[in-house]
Amino acid sequence: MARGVETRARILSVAREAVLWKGFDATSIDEIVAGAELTRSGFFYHFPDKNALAVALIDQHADEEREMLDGIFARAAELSDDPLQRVLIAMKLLAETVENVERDYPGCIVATAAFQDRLFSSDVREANRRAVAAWRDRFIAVFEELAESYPPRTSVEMADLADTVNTVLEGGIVMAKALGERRVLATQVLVLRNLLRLAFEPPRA
Amino acid sequence: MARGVETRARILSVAREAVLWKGFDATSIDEIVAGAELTRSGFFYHFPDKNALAVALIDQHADEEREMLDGIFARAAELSDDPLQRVLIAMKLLAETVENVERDYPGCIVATAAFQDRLFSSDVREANRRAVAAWRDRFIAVFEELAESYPPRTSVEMADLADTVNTVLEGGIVMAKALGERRVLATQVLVLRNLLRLAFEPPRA
DNA sequence: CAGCTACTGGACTGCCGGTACAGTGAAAAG
DNA sequence: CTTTTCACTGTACCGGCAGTCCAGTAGCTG
Repeated sequence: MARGVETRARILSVAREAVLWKGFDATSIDEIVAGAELTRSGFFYHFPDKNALAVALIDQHADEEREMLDGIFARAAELSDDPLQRVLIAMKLLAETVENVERDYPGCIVATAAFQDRLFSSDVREANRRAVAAWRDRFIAVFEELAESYPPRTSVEMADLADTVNTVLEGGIVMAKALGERRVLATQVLVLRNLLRLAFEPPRA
Repeated sequence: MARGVETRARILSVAREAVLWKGFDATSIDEIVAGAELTRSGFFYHFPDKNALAVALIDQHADEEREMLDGIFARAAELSDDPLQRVLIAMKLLAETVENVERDYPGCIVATAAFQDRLFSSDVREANRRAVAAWRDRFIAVFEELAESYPPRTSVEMADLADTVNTVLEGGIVMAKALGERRVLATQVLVLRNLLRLAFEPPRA
């Protein structure tokens, strides 16, 4: 890795850790540069300001989440050919994943940014919007495919249902943080899984 | 109203407005005292520090939400005697309420506090926990009563389902903020309403 | 050897939360 | 009618923070 690229990655890694634990504005640049072993000037060489750091963190986070979802859906496809079973398996895997991930990282970059957004430039808000919209599109495709074989038993737009997945994840993180009960997040994903089953599973003949 | 009480209320009112729009730490004390027409010293006479302001805001917010829920459930009880219909009416009223409230206030004090909690003292976290727990208890009672007449069609704890209501509200706010689409919140409440109907409505004979 | 990249180091500005403390007008208590 | 208390004002100060400016420099590259 080239000299500059490696330093930039080190900054992002240290910043990511701190931001997920403490929130964005509780993380000072001084603290980041201490962890990444460089100077304040060095930081501002790589990022014009803290907004640029936020955008880089959001983009990186979105990439990692996309890969995580790729993995989950690939595994679900291996385990079943049935569209409904695939979704239910994917939701179970998602619950397990957040259970493990959130043990280490109690925060979520997207929500953190959303609740401090007046602090941020429009670049940051736009990066955040893109990250959420990517999840929405992903789940729209999944639910529309599902609805072809399993017509939903209630009148609901697949786009809104796609948003529900994201809503439960973000809301679950808020709840877990507010209550100080980490498992709330995984539990809520499983509740959603049960409700989705009811929404698509045909009545027993 | 006594002199001091009126000033304190004015501070809370100005602070509330600013915090809901911009987040807690983007709201400076200078700005609050300017809006409330007093001095910095006057502010610190009423609140020892910003944490105390946060606690007061959370408590006030929790009271208002409790009254809102009282109103919704009272109205639902007027409109139907059937437990399931009451819940469905209440969810509809809730969706309408958030639609209107969130037109003016894009934020939620609870979530705002949850995402900046490393900045706050344990007092603030505790106030936040109490506020969320109050909602949970409220909806546990509602769903347990409902389950007596309408046994749920899926295995789910009423406590977890109670949390789901809160989860969808908090998550909906995050989504609405992140996407810049206000109506997402009300839409998600209505999606949850549909899913709850499926979870409790008996199959047509 | 020249020039570019990737920094270091230090001085500086302005905003913010918070502290300290002396003074003061109005109202309630004696 | 005086004294005390409440509810502040005004001013000065501190340390931490983001961000700016700029001069210097080590190392790699053509």
